[in-house]
Amino acid sequence: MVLGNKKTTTAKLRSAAFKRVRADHSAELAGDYVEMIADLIDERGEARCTDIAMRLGVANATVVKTLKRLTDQGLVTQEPYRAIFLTGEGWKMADDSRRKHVIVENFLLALGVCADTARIDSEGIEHHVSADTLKAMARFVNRNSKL
Amino acid sequence: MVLGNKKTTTAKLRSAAFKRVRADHSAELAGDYVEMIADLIDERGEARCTDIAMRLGVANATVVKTLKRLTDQGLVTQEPYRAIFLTGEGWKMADDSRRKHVIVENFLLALGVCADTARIDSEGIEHHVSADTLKAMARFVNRNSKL
DNA sequence: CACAAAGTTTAGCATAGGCTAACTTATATG
DNA sequence: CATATAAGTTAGCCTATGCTAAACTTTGTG
Repeated sequence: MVLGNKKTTTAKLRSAAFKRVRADHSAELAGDYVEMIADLIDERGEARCTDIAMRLGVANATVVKTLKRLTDQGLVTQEPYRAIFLTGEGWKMADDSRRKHVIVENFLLALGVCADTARIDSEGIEHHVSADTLKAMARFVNRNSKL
Repeated sequence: MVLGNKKTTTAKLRSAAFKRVRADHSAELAGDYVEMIADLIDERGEARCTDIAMRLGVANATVVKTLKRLTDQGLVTQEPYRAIFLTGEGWKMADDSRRKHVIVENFLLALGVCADTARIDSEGIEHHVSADTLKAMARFVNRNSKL
């Protein structure tokens, strides 16, 4: 069954990419939330439900439900009718996310994409960029945008 | 309410990015499926459920269910217990998807990312790349990889 | 040609992530 | 300080995407 095994191996390699994409998607929302909460805290001292809902463009109830999941995951803390805070874990993820976001966005700008597009595309791309690719992007930014 | 309006406008601009990401996600699966079906037809003359399931790394039943949706959307045709085909619309989407995929993957390679990573990351990134960014990537590939 | 293996479909379940409508709590102002 | 408005919550609904287990077709082989 040599050919059979080869086929299986190829299939596994192939499917790995899709598995990664699906995993990225589950992590994605959490990343967006904590990043946004961190931004709101930095900008105005606290993060409220309504602000998150507005910025994400979803209904308030959706935010409430998602925050419950994030609380269960240990990323966020909150008390009823009060503002939202990040746990240590949450801050770590938020900082990671922001760092990545900045690199991707600057990279797109350095590549010659216009500011609006860079902002929009980076939002989608940032969650699918591996450490290697991120490094390559950072390298490119350093070489190409400081002249 | 000048300030109020400004705030609203900013929020709308901001939320637009997230709305695009959510829209991309719904389109994403369809793109992956038709692209894969097209590849299978080209490679071996027909696309079977099982092959799709293997390559995507999901269960057979999941593929069946998704194909039903794609059939409803007019991208795919199939008869019970038979191979799967693409409609004209389906081919169009598949070709678009493949074109995009190739550009993104070659772009990552040109950027200096290793082959495995390029293959994996391109799978996630391709669905979040706007026409503008794609153009910039193609430009970069043309300048940097043919020497 | 009968039957086993391989492939396909159905049924039923779970979770994530959206929504609206109705309700509760907090707050700001007359 | 009473109450209207703003903010947060709950309940209940929907769709998309996954899964497993069981049933059904097709096909290749003895």
